[in-house]
Amino acid sequence: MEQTHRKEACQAKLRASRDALEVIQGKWRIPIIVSLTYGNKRFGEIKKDIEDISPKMLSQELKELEMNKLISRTLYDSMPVTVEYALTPLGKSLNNLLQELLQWGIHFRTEMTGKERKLPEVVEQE
Amino acid sequence: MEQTHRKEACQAKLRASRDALEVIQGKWRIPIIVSLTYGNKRFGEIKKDIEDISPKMLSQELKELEMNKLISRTLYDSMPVTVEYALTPLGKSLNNLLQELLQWGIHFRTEMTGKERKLPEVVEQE
DNA sequence: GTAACTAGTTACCTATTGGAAACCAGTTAC
DNA sequence: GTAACTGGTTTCCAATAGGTAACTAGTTAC
Repeated sequence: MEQTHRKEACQAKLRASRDALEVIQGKWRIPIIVSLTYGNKRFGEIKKDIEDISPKMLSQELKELEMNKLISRTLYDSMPVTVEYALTPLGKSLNNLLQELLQWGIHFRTEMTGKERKLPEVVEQE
Repeated sequence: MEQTHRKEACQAKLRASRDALEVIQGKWRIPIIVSLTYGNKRFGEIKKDIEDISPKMLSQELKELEMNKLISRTLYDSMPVTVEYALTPLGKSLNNLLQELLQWGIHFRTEMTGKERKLPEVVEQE
């Protein structure tokens, strides 16, 4: 009985985690979203924030994020055409998740560089 | 001045996000960790939880997670040799992040399917 | 004319990820 | 002996992710 509940709860969480991962996975999507939490930005501005992203990947990932309704794309018919990217409400709903991710990233780095610093490859065992 | 602070804060967050992503990225690592939040498990038990993972990928990702000290591997010298995987304190420190990820995964699915829970695999679209 | 700015696109290539199937080794049961 | 259980490894292949560099197109400035 208890086992069955645990099993079902575990399966439900596995499904939820994979749903979320499908959308935010990859090297660039989270960084793009982080960049946009600091205000609406143009293509070139995001590119400047994330120094090592290529225009190809930025373009590709912006499209994916737009398709999944996490960001919006607005074209302004100004003299040199400008395009503004912004987080949608759904994109903004990632806020708590991002907070935890960033916090954990910092935590992980301190754990790895601070305490018991060992050689990267050598894991003592057996 | 204010711009400079924003810029610096944004860069710091970008670094933190990429630190975190490096460790937990990929199709299988989060699911493996989710599985282990439901108790220490053996190789075959994790494999049963995550139905579509191949032994090759499971083995490979368990090694990666162990190298990054998110999980521990204990060998028991029982009759048929058993191996137990468990979350380390560092692995358990992912708890809040996981909570938010799962919650967002559910939120995203309801948003996309029209506020209605549907069958796990079949997502109607197009 | 050229150069530089806007925002991308395209083609080509490599590297990583992931999957299928077979295999290995030790132990227990029959 | 064979089969089945434990926990993997190995090989070979396909698909995807990602990188580099060149190119497009419209406008402004010189």
